[in-house]
Amino acid sequence: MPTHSWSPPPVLLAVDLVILTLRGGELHVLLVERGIEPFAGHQALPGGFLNNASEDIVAAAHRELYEEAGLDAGRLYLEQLGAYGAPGRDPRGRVVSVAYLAIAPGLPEPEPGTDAADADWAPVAAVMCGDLSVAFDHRQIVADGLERARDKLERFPLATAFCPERFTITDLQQVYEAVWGTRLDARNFARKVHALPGFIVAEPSTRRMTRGRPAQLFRAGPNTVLSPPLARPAGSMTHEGDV
Amino acid sequence: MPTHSWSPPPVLLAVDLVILTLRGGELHVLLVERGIEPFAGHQALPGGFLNNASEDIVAAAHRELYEEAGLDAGRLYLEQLGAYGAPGRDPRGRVVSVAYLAIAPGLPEPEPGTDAADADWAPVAAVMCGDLSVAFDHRQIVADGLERARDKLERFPLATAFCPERFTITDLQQVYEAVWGTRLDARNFARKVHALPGFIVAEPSTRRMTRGRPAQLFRAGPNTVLSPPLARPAGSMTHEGDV
DNA sequence: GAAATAGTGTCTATTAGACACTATCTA
DNA sequence: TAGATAGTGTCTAATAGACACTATTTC
Repeated sequence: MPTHSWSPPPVLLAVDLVILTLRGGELHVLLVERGIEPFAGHQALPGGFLNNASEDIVAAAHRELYEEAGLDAGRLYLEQLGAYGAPGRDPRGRVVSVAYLAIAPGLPEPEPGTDAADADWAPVAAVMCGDLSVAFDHRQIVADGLERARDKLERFPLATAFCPERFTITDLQQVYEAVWGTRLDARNFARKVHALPGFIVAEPSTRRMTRGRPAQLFRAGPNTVLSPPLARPAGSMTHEGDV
Repeated sequence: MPTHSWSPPPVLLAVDLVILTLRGGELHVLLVERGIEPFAGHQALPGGFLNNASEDIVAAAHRELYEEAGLDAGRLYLEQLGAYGAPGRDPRGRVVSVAYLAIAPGLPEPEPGTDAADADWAPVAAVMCGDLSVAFDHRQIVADGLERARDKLERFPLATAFCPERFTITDLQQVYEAVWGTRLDARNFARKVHALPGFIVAEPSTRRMTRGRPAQLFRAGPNTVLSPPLARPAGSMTHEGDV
């Protein structure tokens, strides 16, 4: 029972970003090489402390997104994953980090000349299987971000956030295949995607490939929810709940 | 750009609990009457500050659950909803609250003699429509908790957490109807629930009603995921993502 | 015309939703 | 036996998944 003069313990608040993108048909996450202790020289998610006591948390996430990845919050999807604050997670003291999931269209390389000592895309699979180790509890955060992305892909037009402004049906299908780790039938996929009202809208233009028939271009439609959901095949299921 | 001697601003960390239960076929949330400023005398979610700098956040949630609602973490479902930390949300300073969703089986009354000046179940609908006002940003937190519960009900055996250890099919159906705010066909519901492997398992016993045929009792099965999901009718859809 | 990619149509098996009756108990 | 609740079966429409061909481009 707290005494009359008791006051709550202060903590330090940080943000961390799981920035997912698609490169060469494979899902990648942005990692930076830490310049300072702890874990100097190790790979970690981009992020950092709140700048000042009145900075909004999601604003801090946008700031770090820009500072460490050079990404502007234009067509970007950004959503809170949750708070990570286990007592021993940061040797500097009690640090609680609010993690955000960000989805970026396929980008050639992260911007140079930024805060981080080095920033590069890493295959999500390498982080998840442990081939690539990351600082703090960031592996868990990546796992949660991946799971969130997989879930939301079914019911929300999240997949278009992985694509450039104008994209083809095949581009979109590759997003689903990469995130879910499955193969989809192109005919059934196109049928369902076209049937979903407000998911994608056709552009007047087409995209020419080096070979083959040019593809119709689309852009993201106005709807914010996919109904009925695009069910993923019953293989790629996981669970993240705790009882 | 931070200077060399810059140090991050400290914040105060709190937990808040959205404790949902079912009373008389209606979804209720536990509210307490605040004993201290700010918002003294107003209704609010149970919660409070971290006890000390080394207390785990989810442990603090469990502690508050017990202190303010007398609920032990037995068959209880508890899951993090997210962090709420808008700069102006608490007049005492920069307070970041980590919200948790808890699901409790139908209970007669909250335990008396606890920390809160008064604790009582309030209909979720009254909070959501504004008939009952709550302190801080707690209305938003309740909304997010409700939405999370609605979503998870489809794919996870969450509904059993609303029920006592042994329950009937009708009990279970009423959970879905109350949380989704829809009516379901009892025949189709029973068929689907029975077909889902590991969702519910039959007990040898039955429950006698004051009138009518006794009902078969079940308990929660071993499975942690419902496949295929129990789709809710296409009416009760909402969106909580931000782009 | 050969190679590559885009785009579409059909058939079938499964599933979801509407629907009504029988069973078992109490008063 | 009347009232109340539990429990089940069938028909039909919609959906999902398997599957193959035509169309348009470059070289």
